Amino acid sequence: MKQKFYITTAIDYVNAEPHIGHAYQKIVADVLARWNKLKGNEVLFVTGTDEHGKKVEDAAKEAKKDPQEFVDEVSKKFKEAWKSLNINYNRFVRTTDKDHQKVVAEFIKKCEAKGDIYLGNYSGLYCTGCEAYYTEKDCPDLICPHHKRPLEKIEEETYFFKLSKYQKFLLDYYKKHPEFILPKSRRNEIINRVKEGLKDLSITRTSFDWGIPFPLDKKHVTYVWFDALINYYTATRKKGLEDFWGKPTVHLLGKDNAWFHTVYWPAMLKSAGIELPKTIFNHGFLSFNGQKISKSLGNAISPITLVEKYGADSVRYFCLRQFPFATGDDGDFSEKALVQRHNDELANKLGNLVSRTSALAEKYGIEKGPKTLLNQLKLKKIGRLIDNYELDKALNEIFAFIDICNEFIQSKKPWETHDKKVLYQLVESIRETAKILFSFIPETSEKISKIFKKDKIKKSEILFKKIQTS
RNA sequence: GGCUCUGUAGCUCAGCGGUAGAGCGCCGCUCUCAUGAGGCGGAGGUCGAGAGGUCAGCACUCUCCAGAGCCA
Repeated sequence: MKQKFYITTAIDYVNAEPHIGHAYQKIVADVLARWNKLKGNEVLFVTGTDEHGKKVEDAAKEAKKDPQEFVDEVSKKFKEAWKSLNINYNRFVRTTDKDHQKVVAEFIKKCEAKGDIYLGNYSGLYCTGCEAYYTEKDCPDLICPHHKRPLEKIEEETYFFKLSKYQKFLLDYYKKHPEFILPKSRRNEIINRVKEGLKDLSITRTSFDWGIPFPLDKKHVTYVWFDALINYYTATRKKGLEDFWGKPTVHLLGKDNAWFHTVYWPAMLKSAGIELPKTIFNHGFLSFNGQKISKSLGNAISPITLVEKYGADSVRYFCLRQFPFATGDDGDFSEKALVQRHNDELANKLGNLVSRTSALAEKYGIEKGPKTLLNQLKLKKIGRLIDNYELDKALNEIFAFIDICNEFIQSKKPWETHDKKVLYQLVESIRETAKILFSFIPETSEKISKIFKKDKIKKSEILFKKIQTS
């Protein structure tokens, strides 16, 4: 039966340029989107950029640019990076998009109608880096614990969202829907924190202009997080896409976004009378060659550079195979480890299998017969693993089958026997493997499918060139 | 300070009540269709430390040590 499947990534904040950490998440989302399409589901895959807030306004100022001009440039870089990695999204939401601004305004009005928005006063210590307030109790030294810079004392009139009202609702919801917060370790953390109590959320600012005008009061702009979260809903407010919302909707996010997406967002949706998504998945972070990725270390290498160096499929394969996404643990993107997997697994095992099989099939031809070899490709298990976000294990299973194919060819010696049925078994097995690999390494999968498309086969070009290690 | 997670072969990790596993690396043998690729075999671990319950623990309980995450 055809189902609808809606998947989103975080929308990236445009104060910095895309790096491999951003890319990792988009790659996983792309795999899940492609996989669901392969299963016959109707898929909506949305990514984008988060473009409002003081931090962006400041970054634009520093670059001596108009904010709009600045965000246009940076969001373009994200789009280019995703293109280089064959991230096949349906919509790229920018929070400066007209339709988003409209949806945000409507959303806020719904919350107001529910009686969840009120005007109050906020005085506190503000960190522009976090776009968040701290209390003196949290930071006795008046320094932001994340950005290590002085907090600004701010007192302003602000509108509040009655988050505190939703504590019980949230706790009940988490209990009833264990798949709402994944992985499980995050779920426990969030539950414990919500149990400690929730404060109402300040959702407007008056100290700067770069944001969506607050629909209830022109003097205020909407707090960037309140605006950004709504993007997921915005993307489904188009003709023909409405039904995607609330169906198996999955938000993929870094673990730093867990609180916003598992507490603010469901409370906001409940307030506005909108169905909640199925799963908020919070994955771990990547470091790069053993170092934390950061601007100041200058190691935030563009995904495009990595693709130019290693190829889109090798970067994708490495990210998917190396890190246990499902556990939410951190991982290290090491170029050395990437090269090793590229050489050993993609070139020597997969590439070489395609090469030797196509060469033999060209020489001796193939003839239809039983497909006993193919039975050893555990498609059901692989499907279950992907649905469970265990992409590393799924790839492991697929490559175990590639090993089986290499053992098969070795024991059957078709170069001696010229057995066309043996070659048929191999060709069929590779055809199926290519299909299942399409979600992971689409470029290569398409190349392989093309080589073995017809029964008249020609020796293939080299799929993965070896990378020399020094 | 509170809550959670992790600690298994040189490296990355799987196993989670019944005589220690995989991949990579290393060593040896071997085929020749293929990208000097492939295949076969081998060395290598008192499963962080200690205690407890069990006929039986790497797996369960407790304490400790080390590392990580979330919160205060």
